[in-house]
Amino acid sequence: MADHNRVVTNSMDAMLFLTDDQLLQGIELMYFAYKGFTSDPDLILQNYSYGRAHHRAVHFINRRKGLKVNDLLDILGITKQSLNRVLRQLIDDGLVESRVGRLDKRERNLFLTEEGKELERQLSDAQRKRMRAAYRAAGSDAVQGFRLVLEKIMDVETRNRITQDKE
Amino acid sequence: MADHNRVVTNSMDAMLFLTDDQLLQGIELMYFAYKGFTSDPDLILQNYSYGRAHHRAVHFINRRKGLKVNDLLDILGITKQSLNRVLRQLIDDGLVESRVGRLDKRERNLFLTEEGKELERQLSDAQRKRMRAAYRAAGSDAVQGFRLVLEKIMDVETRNRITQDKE
DNA sequence: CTTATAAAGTCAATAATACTGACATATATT
DNA sequence: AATATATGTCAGTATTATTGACTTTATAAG
Repeated sequence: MADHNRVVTNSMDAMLFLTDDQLLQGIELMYFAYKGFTSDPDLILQNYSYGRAHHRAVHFINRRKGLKVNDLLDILGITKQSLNRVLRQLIDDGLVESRVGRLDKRERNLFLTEEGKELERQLSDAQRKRMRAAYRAAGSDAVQGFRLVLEKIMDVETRNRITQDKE
Repeated sequence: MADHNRVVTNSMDAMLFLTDDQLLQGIELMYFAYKGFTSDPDLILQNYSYGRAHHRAVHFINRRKGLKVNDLLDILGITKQSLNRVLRQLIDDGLVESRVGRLDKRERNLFLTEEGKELERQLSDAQRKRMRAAYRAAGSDAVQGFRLVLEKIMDVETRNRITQDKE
């Protein structure tokens, strides 16, 4: 009795999951999952008087050790001025080290100090714990689907930038 | 040569996807996907001088028509004062109607006006379009996994609150 | 060598979203 | 009548972001 609400397609497969309501449910799931996803780090960051911006900086400096300031700006998609405050704090607090580039001395390569690594570890431990539990509960097939859909949701440019780094 | 980096478990299944690196990749995927996920609505909201807070309010008022202010506060997990500014604007701008409760006159039931529905439609059309494309590209098995993992990532209380509403 | 470009950093002003604390109003409950 | 609940509001503050203007240092181009 809700046939008028369904999307008409040639594919039976598509009909199974392309109703507007199921799409809206997926949208809400993203919202609530992302909220849970950030909640554990947020608690830890409070102890340092840091915010999510610091978390993101620390995360990507750890993942791409020695990356340039411009690289980090590209990844985060924020302005130089926005990053500056956060990066300044992290450097002043001794969590991040900014080394003059070897080849091009205008560039600055960013690294975590031991103290920075310790914060990174705390944050990613909490986040990994949640992810691990979710992965375990959902099973490996589900995880594959999870990853695939997330990749497709991203902007194409973002996906290209991320996946090219894996090769 | 990276055996020391693997989690030791009894289950072969678990070993396939519980390495720290794969977990970190999942974390990054969440970050980038969420960014893409919010980018289309963000553009539309600029035309209204609204932000994500307005989007969320409009979304949930549409999804749970007639919900009380307190319900919305619970769902969003923000303070009354934070919501007030956003809700005030939406009501003053004629996108949301606040009706005095029938049974309990202290309560206010929230509804979208025609204008509010129009904004909601614009926002969710954009977001659904992206989700639909991702779902199509990933396939229905992947979508099932996607949804399952997201549910497991959420806080348990959130999951209970959301899933109970479906019954 | 001089000029132009590039990478990084900084200062100032502004905006959106959140917070805490205090308090007001109307309605319900005890 | 006293208390509790639902909503709304005022004031002050914090975080993260923005735009615009400008400086310093270093490399590249003429």
